[in-house]
Amino acid sequence: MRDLLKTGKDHDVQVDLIAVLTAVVDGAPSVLAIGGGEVLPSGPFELGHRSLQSGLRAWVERQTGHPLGYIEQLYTFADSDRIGGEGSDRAISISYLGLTRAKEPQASGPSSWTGWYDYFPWEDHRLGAPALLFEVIEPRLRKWAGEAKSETWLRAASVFGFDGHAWNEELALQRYELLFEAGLVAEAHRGKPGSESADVPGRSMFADHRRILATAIARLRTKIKYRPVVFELMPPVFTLLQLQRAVEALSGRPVHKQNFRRLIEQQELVEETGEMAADTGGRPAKLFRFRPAIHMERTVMGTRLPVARS
Amino acid sequence: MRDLLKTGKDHDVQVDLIAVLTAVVDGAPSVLAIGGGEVLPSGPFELGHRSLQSGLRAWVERQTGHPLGYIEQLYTFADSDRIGGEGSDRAISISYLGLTRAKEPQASGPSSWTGWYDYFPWEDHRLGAPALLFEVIEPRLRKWAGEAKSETWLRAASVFGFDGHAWNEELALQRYELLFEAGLVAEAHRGKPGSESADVPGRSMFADHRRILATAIARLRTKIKYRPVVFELMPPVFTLLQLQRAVEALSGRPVHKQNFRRLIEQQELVEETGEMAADTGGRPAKLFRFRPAIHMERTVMGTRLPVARS
DNA sequence: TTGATTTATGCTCAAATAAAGTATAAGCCA
DNA sequence: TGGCTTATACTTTATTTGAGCATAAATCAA
Repeated sequence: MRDLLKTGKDHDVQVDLIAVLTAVVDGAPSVLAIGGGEVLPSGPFELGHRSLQSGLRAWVERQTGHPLGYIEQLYTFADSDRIGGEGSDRAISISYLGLTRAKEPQASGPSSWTGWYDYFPWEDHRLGAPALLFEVIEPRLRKWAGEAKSETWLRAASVFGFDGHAWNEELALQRYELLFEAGLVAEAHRGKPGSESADVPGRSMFADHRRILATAIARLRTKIKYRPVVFELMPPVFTLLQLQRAVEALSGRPVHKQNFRRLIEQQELVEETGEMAADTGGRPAKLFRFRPAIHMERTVMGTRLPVARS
Repeated sequence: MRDLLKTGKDHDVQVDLIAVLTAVVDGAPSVLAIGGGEVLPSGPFELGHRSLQSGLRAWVERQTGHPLGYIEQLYTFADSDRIGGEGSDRAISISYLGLTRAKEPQASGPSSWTGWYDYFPWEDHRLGAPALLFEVIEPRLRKWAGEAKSETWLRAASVFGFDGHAWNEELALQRYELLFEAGLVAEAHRGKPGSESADVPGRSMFADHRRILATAIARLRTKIKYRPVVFELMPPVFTLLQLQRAVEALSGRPVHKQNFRRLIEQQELVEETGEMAADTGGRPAKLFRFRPAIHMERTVMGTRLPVARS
């Protein structure tokens, strides 16, 4: 039966594993990278690896010294799907999203935590829509898209929240891809001559790593609303405001404090430790911990967080 | 820079592509399979393939004669993650979910459409919870799980909706995996001697194909609620009841007719064609078509369908 | 010591959504 | 014609959101 499906072993390809490991460092959602913040940890899937996940763990720990906690698969690409070059050798990349608490302020060795919004400055709406969205991105996209009624511009407007459209933080990937299409990011004209001057602000990365990061951000922003994943990023005890700040960091938008607390408490996701946080700067806050019993159930059944839907 | 990431080409592995192609055939959500309904269409990713998706298209069309429409990636497994056998040769499977309108009543050749619920009879709650859930599955899981207060039983109860828990149609994968763990499906004791007699009703499939199908069902049931994917399964014009039946088929639960119509219409997903359907059996219904303009936007921005949340 | 400032927390209110049911219309068929 | 089926308009009620008011409890600077 198996033979019916496989015609031979002469088409084997190289398989790479890539990790987007995220933590919230001093209120900034950050990603662990090497090469000065340009390269995501990665390496080939090898014979010695017991599974994809254990292979990934081995590579990340070797390259960054950071242990991998919670991980989930993101997406699998074939190189020729993305690098563009037809004749590139056959390679496949399997990307993962990892969530952790940042160890050691800045890890030793060549790896470091870099804020998401260094790569995607237009994605941080915690203090309102960033100026560059309207001052830089909108005019350049408009110029690129042509007529104000064109399909292309309508897509850009709905994805970036122009022309009265609401901002939707989950569309991080579509926004990056649109900028790429428009030639407004460095990755779009690598090797080619051209007008880098038109690039929108934001650090670029090696190969398609910034795209993979955008995929991770979009996935996490979606997931945080219905699954209790934030807790993977939190210390064992925390105040509700700290929890709120983590949600805001990831979703990139502000949250109504009272409603946030109401939703969290009514779902019984957390319980009081009985201690108080002393250093909140104002009235001391109760400390909470995640309720492990609920954790199990909610991991399966879902949660709600008050991040606007449209 | 690339060298930093790759240590050599001596670890190449075989990559398989697997498709779960779904259509609604006479009201039954169905999957296209070969081998008499036991095997999902699949084949190795080859040098000649321009991309993963085009490779998949080639295999599915060769094996089934059916064209592939909308597809999205489901999950990537390494064989040793699943088949269990440690020493199995290195192979990776990339699975895809495809949605289409069924061509030709029963396609020629060795492929055929088989209803999802032949494989997962406990997943069809359109006419209420099936009897086998309480008469077969609950007692066997209870026996397997041990004490009524055990972690294991609590998990089973919450996933299957026992002990007053609500049924959640999105948990199709978790349910299958639990039955597998409990040894209640044929796949759990292949090659091993043992009590097949305890197996729960439902067709099994080759290798882990039934698990892949469960993954597809769960994904689709989640996605249908916030993205207009049902339309991929519909003919160009349809009545609202036909649309509702398709949603019910996929989600496996009944929908309140009036509320369904209200939600669909208020979102402007569809428009009247002006024609009426004559053969509805009762009062003739208006015919609708999907609004393509909205399609573009909704594909990005999302939709709502009235399938209960918990 | 006091008042400004900051954070925490309890509570209200109105708008928007969702869930369920009532009522009536318009075809078919025996 | 009456019974059955499906279509479609509307009402009712409960629940969930989004937003804001008010008060409490700390710090800090004058």
